Amino acid sequence: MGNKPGRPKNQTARREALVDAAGRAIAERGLEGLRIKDIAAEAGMSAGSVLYYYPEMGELVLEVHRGAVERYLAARQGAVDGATGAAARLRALVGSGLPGGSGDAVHGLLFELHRRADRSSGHATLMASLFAREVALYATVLEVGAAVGEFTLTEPVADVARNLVALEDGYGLHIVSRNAELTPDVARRLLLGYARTVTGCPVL
Amino acid sequence: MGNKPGRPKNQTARREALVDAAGRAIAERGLEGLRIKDIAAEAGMSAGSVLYYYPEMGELVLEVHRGAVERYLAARQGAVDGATGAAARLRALVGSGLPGGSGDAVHGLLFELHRRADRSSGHATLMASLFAREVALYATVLEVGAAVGEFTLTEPVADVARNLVALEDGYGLHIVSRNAELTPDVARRLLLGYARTVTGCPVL
DNA sequence: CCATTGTTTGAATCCGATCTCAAAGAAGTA
DNA sequence: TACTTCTTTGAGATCGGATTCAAACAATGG
Repeated sequence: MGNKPGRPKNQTARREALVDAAGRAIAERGLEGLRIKDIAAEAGMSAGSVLYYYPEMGELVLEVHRGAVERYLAARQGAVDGATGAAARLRALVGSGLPGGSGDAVHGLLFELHRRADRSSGHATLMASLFAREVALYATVLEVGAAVGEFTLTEPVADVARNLVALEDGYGLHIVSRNAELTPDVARRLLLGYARTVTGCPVL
Repeated sequence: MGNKPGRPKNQTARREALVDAAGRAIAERGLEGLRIKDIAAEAGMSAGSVLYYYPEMGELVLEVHRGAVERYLAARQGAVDGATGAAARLRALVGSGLPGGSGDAVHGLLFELHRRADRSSGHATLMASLFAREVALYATVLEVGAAVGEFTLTEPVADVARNLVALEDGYGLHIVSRNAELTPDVARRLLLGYARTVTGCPVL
């Protein structure tokens, strides 16, 4: 009855290793250049093992996307939590939402994965949920700031929050794409400029 | 001396047909799914001919990108020219900068091609130049509007223009990626909302 | 009409990557 | 230890697409 089968299944650990390896492979060579052998090499196992755990490559990529989204959101949440005061929290949020440069691994990976959204509904859902949760992050900071009196909003919070995330995405895209005019610093300045006018908070 | 060689070279026409066909193929199946045979079929010729004119596939794709950027900018310029009054021109510009839906062919193609920017400097240059020219378009409209007195800008024109383009890109990305919350209408409303606050022009 | 050069094609070939599978290995149980 | 089940591997088989190429074809100059 309570019989345990032969070998223990530590599939979860193995899968995690593969997702991790695939993430690195994608970041390096891009989705287009993703090869099973590369993932295997990156994970230190054979190509056959990759197929054993993920017969469908799309499933693995989707898992990578899920993980990247969660980690990214956690990092941003952490950035907010680490700051004190509405203005500082907003600055932290902006700072955590822009790529650090064209080589930024996290943003690069996310944009790469977002590419799948127009053809795979799984990726589309992830991308939409990421957007919604980022908006929620901004909305909270803005609302608290308004409640405390640090911010004076003239536009609906929901609108401002969405614009901030859209600005991040727009500028982020160009930064990752190596637009020389749009350095992270310039983008941050522009984003904070918008935040300033719309919150009426001069110290931003 | 002045001898003309045998057959006339109407390579240009042939190349244009191929660029056109490749554009359609990319729009349909995406860059990742781009196959020589598809381009050939789309252009009504054989696979060999494609190689004859474009031994290097990247060259063809770059040509597609060039064409798409030019046509897109021309269309936007046309949209501006077709409107009278600063506010109307700005609205026209915004309208021409957002995808009409997740199936928008032009924006879909452009975003698809922009993906190459992080690995191909040719595409990166094109993307950067597109951004700069879109900014210039907005800047002109804004400056004229300010000169005429329709707009009252509190921020530098260059900043506002860049933010508008970044918003377009950010929202455009999500629209093409089938984010259900971000319909073209919502995005336009948000963009115009920003334009209104920053120009002080209530009729936007 | 002949010669010359440009163009097109499709069949043969090559190439790289995925997929299949049988056999070996490892970890637990009885 | 014997047995069972899970896991891993690597060597082909297989697949799809790119590339080569020789031969056919077209247009023009002489």
